[in-house]
Amino acid sequence: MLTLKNITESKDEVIRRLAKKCFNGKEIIENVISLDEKRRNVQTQLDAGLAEMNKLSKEIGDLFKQGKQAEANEAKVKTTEIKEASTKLSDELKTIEAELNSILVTIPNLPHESVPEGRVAEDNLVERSGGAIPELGKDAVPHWELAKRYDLIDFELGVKITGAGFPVYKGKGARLQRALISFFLDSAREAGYLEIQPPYLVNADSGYGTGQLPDKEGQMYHATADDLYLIPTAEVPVTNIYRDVILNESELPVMNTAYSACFRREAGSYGKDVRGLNRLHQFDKVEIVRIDKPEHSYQSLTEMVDYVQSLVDKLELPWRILRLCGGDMSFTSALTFDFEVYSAAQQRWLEVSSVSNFESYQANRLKCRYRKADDKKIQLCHTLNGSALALPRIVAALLENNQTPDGIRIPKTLIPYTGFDIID
RNA sequence: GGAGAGGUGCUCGAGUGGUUGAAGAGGCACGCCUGGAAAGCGUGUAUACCCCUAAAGGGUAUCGAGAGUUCGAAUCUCUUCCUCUCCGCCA
Repeated sequence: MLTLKNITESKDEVIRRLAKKCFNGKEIIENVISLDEKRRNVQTQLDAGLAEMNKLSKEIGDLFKQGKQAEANEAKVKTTEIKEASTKLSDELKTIEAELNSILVTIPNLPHESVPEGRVAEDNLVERSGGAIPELGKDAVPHWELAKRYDLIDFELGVKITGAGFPVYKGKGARLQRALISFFLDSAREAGYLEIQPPYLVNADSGYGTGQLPDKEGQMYHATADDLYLIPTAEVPVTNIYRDVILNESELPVMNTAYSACFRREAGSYGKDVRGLNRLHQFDKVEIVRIDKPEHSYQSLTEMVDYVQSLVDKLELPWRILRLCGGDMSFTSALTFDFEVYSAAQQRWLEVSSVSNFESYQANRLKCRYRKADDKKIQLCHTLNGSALALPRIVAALLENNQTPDGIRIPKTLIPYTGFDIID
């Protein structure tokens, strides 16, 4: 969430920038500011009362020690009044703070100045693109048919075992998954990221830390018996490593990578969007996460985007990078680049990665801070993450784009990992 | 799941009602000492919020979390979470 300091110190700018995210913040920001004034006022009064109490308590203690019982008892009477007032003020403070917090979590992050105006996906800017879109013959088929033809992925079997959106990968289909995961992790490590194997279940605190809770609770599978949540992305456990942590400036940027299975309930979805591998309840993804200092975070974002680009290039997939417009960005992001690869048989672009800088929005909730080297002051870190990459749609594009009469060709980079060069 | 022990600052560790934000030790930082280093000596070493702010300064809260008793709680009571040990189960 946004910091109170940011809101109160640059109210007009905050309102202006929120507008780009199609968020009318005028009224809500005014409300925050007046609540904050009230909060400070109440705390000042409360603190004064408590200070008086502490003073009196010490005096009473001294009086008892000196055996002056009568005077001590007299002083006790005075405390009752102060105590009552303090209790009232304290309750008031808690109410105000809770209200303030509940409002703050409804305000989205401010978009970066470079975010284009726009409301919907069509308003996103194509930043750049690469790779050649293959010319497939008339008999080209979508990946779900290829998966069946070569017995790579069994969607119906997944339905039997679990339900829709939980495919079973078999044979070369399973080996391709494993190859991609290894390739992505090895590449990330070579690029300087520390490999992490996180838990797949997280507690509620972690859910709040990265912002899945409370508003997006429905997106996550909830293991109610133990009150744990299945992770929708490795971002959640990996970023939460740094919850309530004060890093040294010299440790930044932190660069972590993790593979995990990801679980998403994805309530509203329909039609061709959900065919085959396009949208699943369980899928595999390698994530990259960075924690950085503010003045370097956009450099980090650029490096992350370039890194993801190197992956799709190595996989020989046609790709494009979108700079998301204000209206299409996620709630928490300040700047997001989406990667799409072209799925030649479906004749559509598929999102395979989303690389974002959250600036201090997520860090504020996480309380992830760092100590500056020069003046030792503590301030919020910036957090960033990106998929590098999500497997299902990469697999869809690989299968479709590389289909030939003889079988499905495996890109050169992947062959050492798969152990085969063609699926036939 | 059953039984027991325990959660204190960067770490270890003392502390069973009153100048304890917290002894002591270690670590770390800076300074002195040294030709250099070690040892030694000295100083410092939490976070959040509020007031005041140019700076300095002052206040409040925090000893897993929450509630209670009390003029006063790290210390007493209750609730809760977590960790460890033994048993059971088990990849």
